[in-house]
Amino acid sequence: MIFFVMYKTFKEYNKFNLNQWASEIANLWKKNNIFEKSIISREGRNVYVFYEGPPSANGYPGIHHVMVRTIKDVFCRYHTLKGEKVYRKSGWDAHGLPIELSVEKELNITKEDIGKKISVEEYNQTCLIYVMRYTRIWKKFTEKIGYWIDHKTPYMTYHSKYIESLWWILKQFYKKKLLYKGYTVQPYSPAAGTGLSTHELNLPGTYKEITDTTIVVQFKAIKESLPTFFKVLPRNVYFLAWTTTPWTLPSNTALTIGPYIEYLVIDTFNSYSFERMYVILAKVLISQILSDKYFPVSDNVSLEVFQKGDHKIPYKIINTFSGKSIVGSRYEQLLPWVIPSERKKNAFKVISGDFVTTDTGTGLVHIAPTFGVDDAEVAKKNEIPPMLVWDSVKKQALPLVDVQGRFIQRLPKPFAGKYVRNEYYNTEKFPEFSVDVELSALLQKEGKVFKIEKYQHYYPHCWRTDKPILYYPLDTWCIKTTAAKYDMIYLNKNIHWVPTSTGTSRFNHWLENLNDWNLSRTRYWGVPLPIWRTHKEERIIGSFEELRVEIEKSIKAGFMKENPLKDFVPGDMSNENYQKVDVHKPWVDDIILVSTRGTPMRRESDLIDVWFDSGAMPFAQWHYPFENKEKIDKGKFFPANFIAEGVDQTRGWFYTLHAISSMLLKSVAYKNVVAIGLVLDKNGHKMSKSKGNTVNPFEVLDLYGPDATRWYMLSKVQPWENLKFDIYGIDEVRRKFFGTLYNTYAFFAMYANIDGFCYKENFLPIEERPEMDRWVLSELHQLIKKVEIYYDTYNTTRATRIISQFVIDDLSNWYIRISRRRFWKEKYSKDKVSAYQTLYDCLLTISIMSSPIAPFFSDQLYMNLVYTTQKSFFESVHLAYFPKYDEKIIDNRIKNCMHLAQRVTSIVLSFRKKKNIKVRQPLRKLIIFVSSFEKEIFSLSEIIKQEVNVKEIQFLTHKAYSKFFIREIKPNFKMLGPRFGKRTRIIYDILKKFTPQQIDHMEKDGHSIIEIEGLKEKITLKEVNIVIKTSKNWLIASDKEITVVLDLEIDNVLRYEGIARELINRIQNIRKKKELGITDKMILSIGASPELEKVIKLHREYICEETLSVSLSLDYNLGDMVDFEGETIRIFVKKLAYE
RNA sequence: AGUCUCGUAGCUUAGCUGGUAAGAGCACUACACUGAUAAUGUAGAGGUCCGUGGUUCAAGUCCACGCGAGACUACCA
Repeated sequence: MIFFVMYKTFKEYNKFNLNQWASEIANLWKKNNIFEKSIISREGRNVYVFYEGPPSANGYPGIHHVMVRTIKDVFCRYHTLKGEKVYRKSGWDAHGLPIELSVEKELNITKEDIGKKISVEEYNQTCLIYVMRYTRIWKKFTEKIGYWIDHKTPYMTYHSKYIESLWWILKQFYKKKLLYKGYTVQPYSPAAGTGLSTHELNLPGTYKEITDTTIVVQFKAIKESLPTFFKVLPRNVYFLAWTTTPWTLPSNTALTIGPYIEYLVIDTFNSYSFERMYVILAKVLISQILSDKYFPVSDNVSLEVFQKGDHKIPYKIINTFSGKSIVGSRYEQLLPWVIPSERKKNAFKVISGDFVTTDTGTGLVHIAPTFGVDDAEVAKKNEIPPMLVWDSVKKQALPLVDVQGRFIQRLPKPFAGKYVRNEYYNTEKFPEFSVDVELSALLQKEGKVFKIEKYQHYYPHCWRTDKPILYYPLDTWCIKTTAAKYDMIYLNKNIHWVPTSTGTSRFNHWLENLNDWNLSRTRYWGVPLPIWRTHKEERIIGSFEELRVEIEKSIKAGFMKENPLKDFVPGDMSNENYQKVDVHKPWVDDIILVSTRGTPMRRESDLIDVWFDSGAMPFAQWHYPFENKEKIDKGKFFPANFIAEGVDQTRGWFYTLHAISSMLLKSVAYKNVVAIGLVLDKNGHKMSKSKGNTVNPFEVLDLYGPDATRWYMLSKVQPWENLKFDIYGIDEVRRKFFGTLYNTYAFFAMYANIDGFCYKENFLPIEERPEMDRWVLSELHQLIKKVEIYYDTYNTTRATRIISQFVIDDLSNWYIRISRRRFWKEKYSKDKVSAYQTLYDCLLTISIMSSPIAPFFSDQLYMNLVYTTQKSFFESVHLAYFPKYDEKIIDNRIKNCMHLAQRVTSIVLSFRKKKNIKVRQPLRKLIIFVSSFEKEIFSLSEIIKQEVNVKEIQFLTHKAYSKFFIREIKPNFKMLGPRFGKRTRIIYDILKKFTPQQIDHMEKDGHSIIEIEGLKEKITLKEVNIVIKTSKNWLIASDKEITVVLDLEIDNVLRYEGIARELINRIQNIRKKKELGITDKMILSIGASPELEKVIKLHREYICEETLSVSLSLDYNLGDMVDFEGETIRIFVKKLAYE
């Protein structure tokens, strides 16, 4: 049994405080478990699955998190309103480099110190404590912004259960042959001694412009391997290749050409050694390579007569051929210092690669498989060996550069032991000439250089050491995502992306250019790879149970003394049981398994990329498949209906989710995804700590409260657009939308309480209500219809704007303004009940529709309304259901008429302004010309009368008074354009010059014949619009099809009434000043000039009625002195004491 | 460097499938209205719709190129 607080009257407030409302509501939610109820109450309904992208708990939340979390919250709440069950589990990304680095900074240690100054165990413990600290802050933040998510049973990526699921998934991949160990080239920082993730490479400021020494190198072709044509050439043939990293040249093992690129053989000279020779390069690059120093010739003579010292070198094109034809050709090793340890015979070949372009360089790409990602790939495909040499000490083949970034000792002087980039030397100790320069000089001396120049380009730098990174071959475990590429592309077509372009372009493009996923991370705080290996055998562990069994075998073999998992009970899914296991480093490294041959197997020491952690959350959050199997298998919690994160997650979480689900189950992981735009500062710059333009979300929330902040963010831009965050905008939202809505409620509450309205009366049929009510209800239902569409299409901007427009313009500034008297003046009549019911329904509907975005405010509003009427209500707005619109209530005729009335009002008010006649001064007559009559317009004339203060309104058609107005013809281009084509312009000119008589005739005949270019053309009335031109005369004004004429003559009767109303206004002000209650009666006395006395006598009753005066006397000795129309009068007011 | 998104008044923006002197809000100025108003109304000022070409009878809207901003991707040698 639930007990609710019931209110006898509608709650009224002295002051409006959004913040206070929010904190009160937050407490109520907690106290009454509203969030839990919002899920339980939907038991048995459709399930709407939402996945929470786990935030990395390594720092304070920023203002953009408000945006992201609000959007997630909005759609979950919306779907709850629609009656769906929206369970959402929170989650935390507890592992990963960012956390490790923060901890290192806090402890003031580096990676190298781990295991030395601090034990791995202690280190990981510190990471865990660090994470816990921030999850607390995040929870507080989440509550503060009103983001509803289940914090009681969050998924944590470091939990044993979570890790077990990850291991299981990896094992599945292994079984599917999607997991392999490979020697792959990775970004690597020699200075830091560690590989870098793509995430790290994309930190701001990583790519810097640097200037490198680049050379175009000559690789001497082995003629016999070339096509027959070359064999007859009398001199040496060279392949030209360009490189920005000369230090990779000793590691060269191949050259790549584009198979469909056209190449040339050219007869010319080397510009340094003046050797006459043949060079091969791409046709389109000839002008870039053979620039300034060279000039083309077509005869042999110029070549023959050339001698050293001539300032220009001749060249002659000998032949053209396509890249394909030289594939397989061989060349002499450029720097024959060492040879590859394997497959030597395959080295120094020309191969084909589709990545070769002719934008820069020579069209031939130098390949060093050890130091380039593309290089390694193309070499592998073509069975070209990498330049690795056998190290007898380490007993393995190593590249020519060591892990510190130095050339190995095996190379000749002066290169041996030198850092390949000068940046790697400490401070001032670097040599005068870098390896690049020295090597270029050497090659030049040997006549192997065609050209040397400086080149500026962007190159990634290690964000920790600020030094250029190296691409270096590392031993890593990879997931063969490329094998699932087409599945992923296909499955992506079933995902609804918001905005579409992110999915169809950006994400799809990314999928089409997929690389395998490098899983290995040489770190400490993360999920260990569950792989044990010998040289010949490897075993992957997919569960703790399996590990326990394997350890038992190992104990038998004598490799381990006892089973650290002995207390773990297989099959017992209790948390207590799982708390007995913590497989993090270093624990897991102590486990030695036994191979089938009886030899020890040791664990691969790396961790898994954290992105794998979060990408596996659909499964791991449920400890799948060990528990909750049906949640996934029966599709109850998979795939998600909805996820949302920042656009930056497209290649991050959105991708890892997609990849894992595609490979594991050939299914999408989510059906709808919103890629949320970024939050920039108010000038459109990215927020960053270094720029100092970040915004503290806690401060913003303290200042303006969550509702205004949320509303502001979602109304300013579409969820997927970048938001330029300006705190002033929140204040504006608070003032305008929330202020107005509050005032509307306050107005309602005040009068409803006076009249004792509690919605006890039966619901009045719409057709029995006055036009004004029918109009606002029509607008309301149209609003419901649109808002629903906008929510369904994730268009929060449109939704908020249209709600706000309804509240401010329609409800507050028009409906209430016009209807004020109905609430104030009359007795408790049917009309009044209609007004109350109408306003109540509007407010109630607004509270529900805006509740997803402004959850606190709208709940307070909702409760204030329903707890008093006790009519079909729920404990909270968040347990209510989205309103249903009624097409029958939407009335376009009344809408149009009201629009007309509003326009007329606007025109008349502008007349008054121009003539400086106050609205309080009544005027006699208003004539409105309309093109056609609508019944409703007559009933609305009362509204216009009241609003613009005129005594009489007359409606007439245009035709009746046409002779008084200047009329003009406007062509209907949509009809004339297609008919006349180029002649449209001429017709326009002719029609513009039509005289009033011609227009009259046309109107009478229904058409007009005009002559263009000698041809007679019939223009019908449908093809033009006849409009009344705005007259300069202040009396008349028109707005599109309506025209308004105002009688400005003020006689004494009108003038006196005006004065009376003016007087009432002053008296009301005094009442207010003297703090009389709104219903207090009073005694009134006025002292004024004889003329004013005459007015007072004439309008005595009116004045008394309006000011609730029981008596009105004329006395010049009492009351306040008030300036009134140039004279000083006295007004005395005394509250009547009640019994 | 490539890919994607975007560019409308000082600021934030609306402008549907091209239809003809470009609409709002904020801020500014002046005046008004108000017994719900931290609101509102009226008027004023403020625009080469980023630029240049093109398609079309007609371009803010479509196309191409350029410029600028942002994101993503990237040692493409």
